[in-house]
Amino acid sequence: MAKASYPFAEIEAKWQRFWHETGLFRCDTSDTSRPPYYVLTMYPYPSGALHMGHVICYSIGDSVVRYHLMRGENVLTPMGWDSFGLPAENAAIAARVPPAASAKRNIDKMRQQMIRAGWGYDWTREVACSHPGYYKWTQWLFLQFYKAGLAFKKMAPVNWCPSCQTVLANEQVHDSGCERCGTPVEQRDLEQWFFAMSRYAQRLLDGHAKLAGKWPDSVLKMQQEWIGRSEGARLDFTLSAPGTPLDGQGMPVFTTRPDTTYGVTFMAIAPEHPHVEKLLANNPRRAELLDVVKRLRMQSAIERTSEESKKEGIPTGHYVVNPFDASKAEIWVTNYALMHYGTGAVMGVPAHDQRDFLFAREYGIPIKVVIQPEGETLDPDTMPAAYIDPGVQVNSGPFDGMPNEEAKRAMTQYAKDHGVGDFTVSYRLRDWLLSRQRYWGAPIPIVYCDTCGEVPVPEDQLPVELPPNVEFKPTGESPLARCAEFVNATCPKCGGPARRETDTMDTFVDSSWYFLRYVTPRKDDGAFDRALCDAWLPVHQYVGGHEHATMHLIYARFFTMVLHDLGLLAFDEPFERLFCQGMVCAPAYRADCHCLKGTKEPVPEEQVSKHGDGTATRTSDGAPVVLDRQWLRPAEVDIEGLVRKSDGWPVRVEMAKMSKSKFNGVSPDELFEKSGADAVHSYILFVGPADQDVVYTDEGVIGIHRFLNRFWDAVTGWAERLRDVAQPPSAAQPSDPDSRALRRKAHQILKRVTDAFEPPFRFNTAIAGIMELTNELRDRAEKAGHPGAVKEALSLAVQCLAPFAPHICEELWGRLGGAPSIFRNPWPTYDAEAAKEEEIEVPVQVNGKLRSKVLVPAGVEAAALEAAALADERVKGLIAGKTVRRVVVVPGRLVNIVVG
RNA sequence: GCGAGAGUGGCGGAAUUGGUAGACGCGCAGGACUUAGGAUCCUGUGGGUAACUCCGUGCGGGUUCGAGUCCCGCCUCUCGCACCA
Repeated sequence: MAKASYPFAEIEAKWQRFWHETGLFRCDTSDTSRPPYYVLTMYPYPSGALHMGHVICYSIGDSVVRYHLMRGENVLTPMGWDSFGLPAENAAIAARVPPAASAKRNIDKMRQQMIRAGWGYDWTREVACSHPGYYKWTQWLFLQFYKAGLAFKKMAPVNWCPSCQTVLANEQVHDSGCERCGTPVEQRDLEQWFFAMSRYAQRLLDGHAKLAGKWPDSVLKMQQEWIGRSEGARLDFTLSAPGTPLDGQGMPVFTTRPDTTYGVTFMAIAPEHPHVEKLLANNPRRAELLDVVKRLRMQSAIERTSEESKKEGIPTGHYVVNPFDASKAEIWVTNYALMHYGTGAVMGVPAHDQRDFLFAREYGIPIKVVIQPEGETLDPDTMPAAYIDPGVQVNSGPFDGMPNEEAKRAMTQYAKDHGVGDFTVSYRLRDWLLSRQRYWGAPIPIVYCDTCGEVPVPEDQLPVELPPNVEFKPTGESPLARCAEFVNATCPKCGGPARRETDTMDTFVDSSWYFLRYVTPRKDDGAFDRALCDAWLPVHQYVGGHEHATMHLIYARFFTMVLHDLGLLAFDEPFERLFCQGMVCAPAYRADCHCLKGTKEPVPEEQVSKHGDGTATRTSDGAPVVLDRQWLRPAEVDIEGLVRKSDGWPVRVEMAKMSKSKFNGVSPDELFEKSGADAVHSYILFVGPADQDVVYTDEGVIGIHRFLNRFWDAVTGWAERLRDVAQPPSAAQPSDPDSRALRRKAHQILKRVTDAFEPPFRFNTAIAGIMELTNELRDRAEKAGHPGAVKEALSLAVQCLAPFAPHICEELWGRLGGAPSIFRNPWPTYDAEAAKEEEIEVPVQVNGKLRSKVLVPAGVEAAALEAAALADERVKGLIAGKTVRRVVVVPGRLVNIVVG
């Protein structure tokens, strides 16, 4: 008879119902009889469909949850929805469905998928950040920040996405483009809301000490770079700008190279620098120069990457005075000085900074060498590049002859002593721009009154609710601004007419505290319960993607620190341990073909004329042609010949993260249908280390499905026979070798699986081990003389597999006579004695090359092992007639005989 | 350019951290069975060779009795950051 698959659909439905009805994952946070364990997986954006990225993240989380349940811990395993945000609003604009309605529909759908997937969550704790019962507290938290002076409005040059019609945080700009739509970001001066995150730069850095070894190094490194601490000096130059109000004022700079201060030959300031206008006020070429400045400002984001560090600037005709030697240096407005770092003014030292060097060469600015390398003399006229390595001070007044490393300190000290500078630290981390000119987010709870000015909404008037009916066209202004009933308010202070703030908060604000809300999700007299949070957090294990290294994971840490400092929490790091899963990749097919510009009409390669300047035209009529990169559906590709079926043009294959636009995704639902949730979970954890990218293949899932079938057959085949058999007490070792071998393997694998749950998680080798144990059962169970040993091996195999393939194991556990739920039964105890090898095969090398193997009892003495090796027939033949120079014996490992 | 990580069979990946390279799975080949299934069950499977054996962890050196693992110098790929003074 053709062998049927085990009835996974039936079993999975049965146990999902059972877990739900018995409340397996419901957490009683007041139960202190068991140690708390909080497992958190990053809550998803409710796009409407699970993808494989969710599957890997939530399967990891689920395995950890189940393992810790088996360890007898009180496990908190919540799930919720990051349901505010631009995609929902854009969908609303396109489909004319209110975001709240589409969010609800998507959430309902994804919740069903998650339940079908069998992941264990405490659904009584579900939260959605777009629910007024949630964002009321997001607003409350904003007010706490506001009261503490950590939330404020300021005018600043900001990143503006012209397509999304909103500002973006620094963290949300990638490759000078909008993180969501890729549109090049523009710089605009706007008054916006910020959190004072830069004040926490050092704290965020210091906190890493606590996280070392518990968070992936890569994430800590990325954060460290993002925070960008650099030590240096503030030096106070003085403005010499006769005829302007600035004359005689100070102009401080930040530098990491105070040792080069005598080499300053110009001063570079950012085009956004507040002094620019004043410095040009009396300039005869004022209008012309201001135009250039304007252009430089526009450049900053867009052309920077394309024009690979082309230095540009204009002279202002004014000067600064060097605090060390009173020399004068002209002030230039340049595109490479950044307003948001340091002071926006950079001392130009062309001899010892490559950027300054390029700029100086471009504009004929003098170069002055102040550091000479050992045994060499730099010539300012001929040096091909800035000299940035160590050397000795020259042309540096009293510091001549001093090694420059020493001069850094000495010169800063000098500046400090003379009141013209100090030691200082600069950070790259900027304040968090949190306002968005969009509808679908938590309204910022502020009103503006003509008499009282900016007034926070009183806490008892929260939430400031989103009005349900607004026009959703993006105009650069929040849709809320056109909603009169929302905008018009009364001033909480004077009762007079006032206008509401119409910007909403970045969704990262919502996700910066959701882990606190889960502990008391329905609490209506506070955002969170301090005592319970102190008991349950920091989150014991957090699981999510790397992509949040410098966004969510910094923001959440910042929030937690602030709440700690405000006396609202006892802890200051939100996540004790972090695991970042890899991406799920699959082959994607790409055709690079020439198309008529503005259309998708392909032009055959031989009809394309390419011109030297990168443009191309169609040979026949000179119509412009552009290179178009198209991702193809697998059905469009002849995989064998790797050409596009329609026209036979070559196609490239590329491993890429699954995505809709690349047509290389698979639907988790379909996989659950075909192979079962257990097979999908186990597959995704088996295919490779969970923190590395995995390449998905159908065959792999089928392979695991086959394994689960074999596993099912192995256990059910014995279940009846062994129903009433007791397991052997570990002290009484069975006498027959097969029974002993089974016990040995079973306990070895138990250890391996147990260890796999210690970070870094190694689920792939754990599952491989369970396969080995299953193979061992196949080979030995029938021969084993001790039914107790067989039963023990089967039980251990089922328990070890349970965190990865929970449904099938729950069923098999019952069939072996265990009481449900398997997850309420304690994790088995490892028996080191049973796991010990009895005999081992020791390799014997002659001159480092493997020549033979000897079988010896485990734990054999070095001398006996050496004797056994030398007595080996093959070895004897190889060393006959030669001098044995040395014998290296590593007990239990190998013997190496060195002959000469 | 800077920072991090990775290069092992036809493929995904193992290897107790200096000690039998290729666990486990996929794929492939042969066989058994068949109610034709994404079957199942045996057997084999790094490469060369008839064989003894030899060669094999990106490349070139080195340390060592012994190197995938450590050191030096390269190459390639991936991911971050990218005029940060």
